[in-house]
Amino acid sequence: MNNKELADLIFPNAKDYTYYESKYPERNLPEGAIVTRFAPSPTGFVHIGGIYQSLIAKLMAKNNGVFFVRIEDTDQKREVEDGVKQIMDALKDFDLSPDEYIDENDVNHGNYGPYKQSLRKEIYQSYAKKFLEEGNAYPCFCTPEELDEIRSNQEKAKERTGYYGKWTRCRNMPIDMAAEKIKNGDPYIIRFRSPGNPEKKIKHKDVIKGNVDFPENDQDIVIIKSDGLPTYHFAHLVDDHLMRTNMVIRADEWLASVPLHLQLFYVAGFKAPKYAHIAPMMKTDGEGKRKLSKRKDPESAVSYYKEEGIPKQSVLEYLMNIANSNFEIWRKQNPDKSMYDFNFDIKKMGVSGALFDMVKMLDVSKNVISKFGTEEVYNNAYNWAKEYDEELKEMLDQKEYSMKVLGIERGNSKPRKDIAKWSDVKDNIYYMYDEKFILNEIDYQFQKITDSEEIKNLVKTYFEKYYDENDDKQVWFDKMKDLAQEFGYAREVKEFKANPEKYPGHVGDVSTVIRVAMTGRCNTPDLYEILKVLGKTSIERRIEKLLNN
RNA sequence: GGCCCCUUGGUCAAGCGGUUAAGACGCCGCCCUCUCAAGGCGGAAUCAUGGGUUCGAUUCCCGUAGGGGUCACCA
Repeated sequence: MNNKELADLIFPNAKDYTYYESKYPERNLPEGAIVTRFAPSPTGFVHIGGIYQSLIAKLMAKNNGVFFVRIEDTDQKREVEDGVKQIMDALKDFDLSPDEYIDENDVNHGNYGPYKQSLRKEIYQSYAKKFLEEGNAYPCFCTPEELDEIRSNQEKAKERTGYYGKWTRCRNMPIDMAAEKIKNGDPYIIRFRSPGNPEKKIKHKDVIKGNVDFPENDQDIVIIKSDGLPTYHFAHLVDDHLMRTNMVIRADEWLASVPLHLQLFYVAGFKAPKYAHIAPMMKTDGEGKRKLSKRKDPESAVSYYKEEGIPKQSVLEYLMNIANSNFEIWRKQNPDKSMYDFNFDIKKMGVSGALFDMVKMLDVSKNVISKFGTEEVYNNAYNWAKEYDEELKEMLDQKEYSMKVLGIERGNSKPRKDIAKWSDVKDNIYYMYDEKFILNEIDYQFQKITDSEEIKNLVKTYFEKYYDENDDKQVWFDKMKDLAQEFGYAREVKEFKANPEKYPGHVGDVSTVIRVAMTGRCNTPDLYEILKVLGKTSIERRIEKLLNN
């Protein structure tokens, strides 16, 4: 018996691989166009790193290229019910929808599918058959116990672990014996017959990491598992060849498999793609650091951002900062351009993992939100509240009033930057709502002037004698000074600072009394605007509440 | 442990043999007709370590230390 006959025995019905070669021809794209992909497993958890990778992929494919998603579900044990939907929804949420993909109903969009590995079983078998025929693969009958035994022998002998060279048991099994076992029904898997010699080095130039040299691979890795599905390595070879990927962008935990992958492409006679290995996002852990972890770090899940109400633009912009640190400078110069106009350079990506900095992200987010118009802020906050905060939703249901509240100091050249996430909104504005302010206990946070008679007199005098909602800002402020003067406080802060012994305080201290009386807190946006928005009725109710306190 | 990669302020980082070693976040101070958020100005704070090479090393080479990745019928 020869290799061809053995291949026929193992895969009697597999089509010749040339069928697929012509079915999925080279893509007809302009020179230099990048075909790349995001290849997640549907495990039910979408990691922020996946969004990061997809963003990079989308950026790379933006000039006539293709960005597709391929679902890697060859590990059926880890698969989750609506895993595919979760992935596609997350990409959509971040405006990273791929050009080609498979939807949750297994409908393929694109000519190079199926874009889901469990649907490609026959394709893998055709290529495994090719490997078998050419003597580049062989059936292996070793049991898990035998494999364990090999490993422990290797450990005892202090040699590299794995299935390679002299440690293999089935690599050199006579074909007839293998055929006999198969006919007997003995369980087996298919292994790659590696031609590598680890004494020799291979040179690899990674798009991100630069020159990395490795010893040649000599591991006879499994290519088809006992369930008939391929391992990652073999699926990568077949899929990325057939889908005509020319740049593989993936997490750098794969870097160590490059020698294997290059060897697989070489043995198959296919052109290998370029590889770009992205450093993971890290998190400090005690003394050291580690990758952002699904289990320990809530911010590793894309759902976290939605729940916290951090806008997608903020997340994306922050990720851009990590990817190319000069993005920040560009953004400052081009505040209104799309981030896809930025001249992204994948070669400038960091080679080692950056610590994920939530403080910085929130700062980015404040800037992003400060560019939103009032309506946009309102809509976003409202949509978030509908899902996550009933109380805020009730407040925002008063749309006309809420728009006024959210519009305070917004839409001008120096907009407020006090919202980093929609979950900040409630705390920022709740005191503007009578039903929150009047009906609840208030902890008036008076500062310098604390005598309650003085406070009541100031408030009464101010609203009876000075305040007029029709005043413009300058008049309003002059009146505040008049009030200060009437009560013996300095009209100007500077004046007070020059002669602190002459006055009990200054205008600022007086306006603080009014501010606290009206809002319960000592820090708020512009008091003038707040009083306008509050309106006469509301002000009166608040005065009453204070006087009776 | 083997193999591979990395090491500039608290963090993200420019830099690519000669620089007062950018910038951003954070922190501190001052300024801005009232308090904040901002904004403006200023400040503290960095080249892991030991050897080379060189007229000169943050930059090039070697060692050391520290960190990370990887060694499955998981991806």
